[in-house]
Amino acid sequence: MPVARAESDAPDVRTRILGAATRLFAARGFDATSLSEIADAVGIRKPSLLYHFPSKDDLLSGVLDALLSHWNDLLPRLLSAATSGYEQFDRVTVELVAFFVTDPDRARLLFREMLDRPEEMKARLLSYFRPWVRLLADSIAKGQEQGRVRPDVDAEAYVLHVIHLVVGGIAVREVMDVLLDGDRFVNEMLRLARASLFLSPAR
Amino acid sequence: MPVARAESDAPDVRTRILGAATRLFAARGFDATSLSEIADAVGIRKPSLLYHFPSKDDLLSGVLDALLSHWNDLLPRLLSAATSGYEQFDRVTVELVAFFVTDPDRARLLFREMLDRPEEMKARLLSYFRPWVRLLADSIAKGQEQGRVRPDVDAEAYVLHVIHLVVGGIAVREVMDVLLDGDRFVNEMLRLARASLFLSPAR
DNA sequence: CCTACCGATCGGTAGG
DNA sequence: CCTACCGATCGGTAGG
Repeated sequence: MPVARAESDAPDVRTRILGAATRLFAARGFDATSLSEIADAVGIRKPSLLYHFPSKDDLLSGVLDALLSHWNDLLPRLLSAATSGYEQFDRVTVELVAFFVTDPDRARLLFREMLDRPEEMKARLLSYFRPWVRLLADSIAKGQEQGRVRPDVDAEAYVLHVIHLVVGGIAVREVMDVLLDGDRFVNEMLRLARASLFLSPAR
Repeated sequence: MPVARAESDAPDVRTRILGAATRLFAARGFDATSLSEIADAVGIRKPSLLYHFPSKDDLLSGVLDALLSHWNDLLPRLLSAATSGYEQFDRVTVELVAFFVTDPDRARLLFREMLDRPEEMKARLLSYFRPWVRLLADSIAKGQEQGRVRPDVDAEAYVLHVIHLVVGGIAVREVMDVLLDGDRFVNEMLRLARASLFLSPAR
């Protein structure tokens, strides 16, 4: 007996619009992308798109909400799963890299938003990301007390740099990779984050 | 007796156009900036602007050429001035930071180009920057032989990361600084570059 | 979800 | 360096 279902089930039109918009906004930028292009990618007409998202700005909000809500789910699970203090941070870094390597469009879109709408991103950073930055900075400070993290690390500034290292790095990876083969760029990114955080094991 | 002068002397119109275009392209992006806005900023009309730069694309080329030719002058002098091997690289990093901190618009513009026209930037990286990246990577390798640079550094990948760390970092500095006071972001940027390159002094 | 259409703005040209 | 103007394309609406 088939389960009852109201109206939608397959890859929802609204979801397909968000996907196409994410891809095109990331590649060309918000202003350089027309609603017709997005509609074409989905296989509908522009006025149909505007039925689902009343304006281009509403569409951008939808795209950004989808991106950030993913982190809203992932981050708390990550932080509670990691038990020890300073290792917490390394796990988050690895997961951050994995998240954006899987879908570089997200990195490019986030970076574009920082450039295009700095005031909105500042507000988001203050209200949404600040608690997480504080939490991660605290776990780094704990590592410093235990003598396993370099004492000269500015914990909060370091966290912001790692976010930039990963988001910005993945955003421009394709360009940088013309001079490098394989995963050298991503591997060096992780080495850089770790080497500048932890004290050398011996020497 | 006043010196003879042909036609221009004061802040040249062409130069003022390039300045206004740099500022606006950096802040809003190429597509989101209209020729009228640039002309207004200079105090002339759009067709007059198009007399100096026949098309919007020509204007962008002019802006990028001016930016890169500045480096064309600065970099060789820097490299020949620095005598010792691995310290060369640290000097270039400090100078790179100074260059972009003075004028963050250049950083934002360069980063936007990497996002908007990746193929063109790849070509530029291959033909123009590759020799410098090689040279810097060699001086890092020399430091590794002398035992003063960490042996696990991937020299070429590291150089590209430092370029990104500085260019991208300065580009988003304004946003990141809402959570930090003073020069903490820039200071931590330099610490990160150094700590991930050099071996710890003692321990 | 569509066709048909709107005013505004874009990059660029004519002509002086 | 200007006024006047061009065709194309934009985001968005009317109406079904």
